[in-house]
Amino acid sequence: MSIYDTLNEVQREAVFHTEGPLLVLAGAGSGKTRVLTHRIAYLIEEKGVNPWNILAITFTNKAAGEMRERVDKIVGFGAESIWVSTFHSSCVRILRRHIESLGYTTNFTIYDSDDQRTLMRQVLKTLEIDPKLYKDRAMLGFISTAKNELVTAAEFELNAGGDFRQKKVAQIYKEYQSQLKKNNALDFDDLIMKTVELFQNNPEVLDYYQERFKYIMVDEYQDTNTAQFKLVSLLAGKYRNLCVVGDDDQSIYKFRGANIGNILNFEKSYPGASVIKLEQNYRSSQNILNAANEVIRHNRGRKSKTLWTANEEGPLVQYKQFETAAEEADAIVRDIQNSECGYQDCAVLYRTNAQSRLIEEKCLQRNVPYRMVGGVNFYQRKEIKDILAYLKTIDNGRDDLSALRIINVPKRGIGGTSVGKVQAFASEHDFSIYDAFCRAQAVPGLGKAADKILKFTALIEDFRERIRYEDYSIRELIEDVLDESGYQKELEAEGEIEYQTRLENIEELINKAVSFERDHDEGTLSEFLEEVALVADVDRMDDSENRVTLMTLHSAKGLEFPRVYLSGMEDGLFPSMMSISSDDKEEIEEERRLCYVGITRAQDFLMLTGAKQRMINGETRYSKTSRFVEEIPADLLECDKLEPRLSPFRKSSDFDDSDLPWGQGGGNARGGSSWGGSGSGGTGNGGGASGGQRPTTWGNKAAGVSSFGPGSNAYASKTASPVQKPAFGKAFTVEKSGALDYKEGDRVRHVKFGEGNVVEIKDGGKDYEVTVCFDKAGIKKMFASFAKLKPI
DNA sequence: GCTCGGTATGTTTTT
DNA sequence: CATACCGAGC
Repeated sequence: MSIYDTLNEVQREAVFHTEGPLLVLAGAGSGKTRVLTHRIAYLIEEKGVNPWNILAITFTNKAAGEMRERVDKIVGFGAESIWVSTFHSSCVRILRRHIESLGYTTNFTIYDSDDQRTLMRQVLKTLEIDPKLYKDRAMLGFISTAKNELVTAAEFELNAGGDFRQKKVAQIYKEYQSQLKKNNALDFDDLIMKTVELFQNNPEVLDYYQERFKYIMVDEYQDTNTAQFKLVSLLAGKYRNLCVVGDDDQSIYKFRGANIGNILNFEKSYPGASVIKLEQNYRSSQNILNAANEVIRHNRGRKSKTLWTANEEGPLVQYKQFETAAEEADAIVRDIQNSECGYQDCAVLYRTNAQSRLIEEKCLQRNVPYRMVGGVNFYQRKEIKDILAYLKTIDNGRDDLSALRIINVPKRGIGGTSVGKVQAFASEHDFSIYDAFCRAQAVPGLGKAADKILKFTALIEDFRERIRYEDYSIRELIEDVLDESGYQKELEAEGEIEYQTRLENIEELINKAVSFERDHDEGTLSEFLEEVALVADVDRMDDSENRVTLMTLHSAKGLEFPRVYLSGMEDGLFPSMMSISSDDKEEIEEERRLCYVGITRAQDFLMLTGAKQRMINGETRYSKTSRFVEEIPADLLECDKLEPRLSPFRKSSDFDDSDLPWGQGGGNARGGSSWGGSGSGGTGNGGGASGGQRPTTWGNKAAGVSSFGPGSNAYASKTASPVQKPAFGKAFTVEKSGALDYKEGDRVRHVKFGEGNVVEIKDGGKDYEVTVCFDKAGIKKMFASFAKLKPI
């Protein structure tokens, strides 16, 4: 019996087809990752292909990591020399070796969207263009689209013809590009485009990689854009052993330049290509899959295929409409609490990030631990960006943006006027900003500021000196930067709670650095920064902890959950207003595919929800049920309007409804303690908790993968509730700390609530129950193992 | 040079 | 609703 016997017939066919171009149309949940990994194993073990000659490309680092892991398991020998990575990191890897031929140096910086905006504003300023007429984001949009289509600034200008505005945009593109180059920086789109450029200008480099990657596999092929298509074509141009896997029905990144034609026309681009369809779904119940098929059936222009499953029928898909979005959110959270599933088995999906706020709020109110993917990226938080700007400046003296960001952070008394003078000086002499800082003495009219600036550059130079020593770790560097720059001091002055949160975030960055250095023996600072620049939110999602997952439909692609809630099923929201009013009907089809992706994330249970009214942009919007819901035939849907009072979900344990419009208090099954999770006014009185305090109080708003749980007392409910059900053997266990290092009457510090006095400690069997009176946050009860209280 | 408060402004989705 | 930018006052 070989490993290939576990595959179905079609999957096996795809695995055994190793030579020449191959398109695998893999429906949702049809085991495409299995096919890819087994195919790699087959190439190596049965076909004698050198692992070194294999390249597998995915879209997210998480997907790459998963694939790597699975490949390592089934490939006995040489798995580590297979390239398994994303488009972006593959390109970075190649560019780090060869970019000098394009006029950059190998320690180039990667700009994220924030950096891009900052740079764009600067571009508009230098060109003296009115930013009201030419919006930075719109301009970046044009440029991104152009780069995805491999259109250079010069070509853009040619295409503009006599169009005044287009000519202006071309000018902006050109200037933007030259400033990037001056900063030795690339934006995301450049990574792909420059690699293509590199290959086109240097046949010998291309030849090297063609020889190297004799076998190429691309996952999620439906989401490739023109630049990525070109890149793959170039690499596969010599041996044509290209296997692409994708599902045209799951193409949801058109707005990012994805060209669905890449997959639809694969056979045209690669004459003689074989096509294999994977149509058996192993993931979802029949009812869920049927609903998905019905929805997607309404799209035209797709490759015909019908997904089927041998799984059991399962419960009907549910649809519930609520009066308000708040009721919707509340019902979802309550339903999760009352389900048989562990929290980690549940996901709440939504169209826009803004919708997460209400769900978050309800989770906090009801003590349901969650993890939010998306929103504001971890690496976009102020303190993280500040530290990274230090690291970037130390690493790459040409990155003006970073230097400008930190020149006066923490405050050094170097204001805009002085910086302006330096900038003028720099551009006049063609220095980088940092180099100009170093020559502050020569800058006219600086006065006392010059000394302050030189102090700053001395600090940076000192760090540059230090990183030359081998045993000086990035961790030490970050800690020293924090300390010696005075950054930490300034944070401390910001106030207790703010300080704690920010410091925690920085600590997370340090952890990241530590694990980076553990994994990479010779890891350089540049490599660390690049890894950091390329991680997306989904990449950071670890599923180890028992939390509900909150994320956008886009981030959910590629994932699966036993229990899925698709919220905000309203016309105007999903499908979005933009797509409805657009005369391009492709747009609504893309939304429909997104809906299809959402439905097919669910394994056993799926609930669609919507609200009649919802606050959007400060004003209440009324909408009717999403057309996508209407597209599901009635016999597949258990459809009802939920009347809150009669909710079948409701259980006595959940009566804590003082915050709801129809609130009626009711028995509190938790024995009269509020468990403080929500509201500043938590005074340990049963129904009275929930001051409606906003989640932002916990500093989670700006979180990339934000979550709460250990470290905040809100984790408790499921374990504490007397009506707790066994959660599928995955019950969340609490570890009782052996002994506490504080006692009643002691003063302690909590990461979020600040300082306070311990009022009471009770041994609750599994864990200690600690009551603390915080100076600012009031009285809170919490489990010792989660609260992480520190004596002071 | 810095901080605060006012007003104007804008919205999918993300590697 | 929430951020971003600008000008007044310290």
